[in-house]
Amino acid sequence: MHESLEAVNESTVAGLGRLARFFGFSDVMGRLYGVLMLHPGPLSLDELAETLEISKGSVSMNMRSLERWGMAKEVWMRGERKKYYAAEADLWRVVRNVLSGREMREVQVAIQVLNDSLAKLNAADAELSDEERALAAYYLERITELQSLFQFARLGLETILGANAEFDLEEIRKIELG
Amino acid sequence: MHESLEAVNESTVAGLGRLARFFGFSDVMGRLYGVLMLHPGPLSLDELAETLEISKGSVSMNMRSLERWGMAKEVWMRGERKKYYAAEADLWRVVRNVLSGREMREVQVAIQVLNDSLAKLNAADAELSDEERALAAYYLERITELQSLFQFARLGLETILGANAEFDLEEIRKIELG
DNA sequence: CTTTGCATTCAGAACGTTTTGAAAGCAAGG
DNA sequence: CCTTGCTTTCAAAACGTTCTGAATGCAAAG
Repeated sequence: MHESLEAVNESTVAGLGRLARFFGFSDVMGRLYGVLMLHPGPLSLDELAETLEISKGSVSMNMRSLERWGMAKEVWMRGERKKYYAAEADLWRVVRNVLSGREMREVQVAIQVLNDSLAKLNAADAELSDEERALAAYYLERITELQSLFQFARLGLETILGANAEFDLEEIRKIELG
Repeated sequence: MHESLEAVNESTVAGLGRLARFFGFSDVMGRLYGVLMLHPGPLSLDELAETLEISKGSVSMNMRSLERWGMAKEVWMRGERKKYYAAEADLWRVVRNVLSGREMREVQVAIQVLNDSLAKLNAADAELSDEERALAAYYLERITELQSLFQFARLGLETILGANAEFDLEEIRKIELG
């Protein structure tokens, strides 16, 4: 195997590990995805463990996570008793899976909690002393600002995730290069 | 202090801690920001330590981080020897600080690394066997896809961070409610 | 120049997370 | 229904991160 191919493979795998970490996944998940992504045809758990020099146990668990996140798929090889995996090739789908399954959920929860807080403050108004009422007004202001931020985030996520928003990555690349 | 005010304060502070964690900061940073944000007027390190029931050492270090990220500012109180802090009130600025200082950097580095990889593959082409050349072509395809994704991310970040893009959070809130 | 009151630093402790490898589980083939 | 070969699970260990509190640093006041 040519040295440059190995170098490129290694830096890409390492980079995806770093990226995974950055997004709150485990390093290993990213590296596994990287190895699969740069391999034409599926790989068995053993091969993955050997390539990354980690235990089979770790590969098994992390591949499960990758599968749950829709980043890898099991591939049935007839005549083989081993389990084979392939990377989900559609990067755009991978991103959507993560954004809709995690970031979106987080944002929704936050908005809900803030709404509850605002309701609670309004409900308590009658029972408050003057001093407390002033503080309540202050809280209301700040929490409303927070809410606006999350609603902005939701708007952004919805735009990216929206059924209509079928971005064409190839087009973007051309625009940026031009 | 009315029970509802305390409840709202607590859940907001906890929520910001959670959010900080989600974004790769320490839990304590988020909670400190929360306490400051919901307090009219600045707080001393001692007060912060007491409120969150953590050591002064931890407060000192985490407040430094908050300051570096432009999430809190030191406030000089004349006649006082203590250090006082206030939360950066402009949430939009906080978001921009984080996105431009961290996410943007990460994206830039990724694009750079991928570019290097593409260049390396092209440079090696002449030295490759037929089999290696086929693999190189495969790598090229995949890495180009990755690059498109990062370029899309950069486009999004630039839009949000761009000098022109002066979003008005209050407007967004109204749109969402309407 | 000394005292005083705070902030900062940092080594060690506590804590949480990830990895490993051995044992258990499971399914295909004989 | 047993054997075989692979996957999965899980407890213990390794590792990394964060927190604490005592020691140190620093600057203002006397």
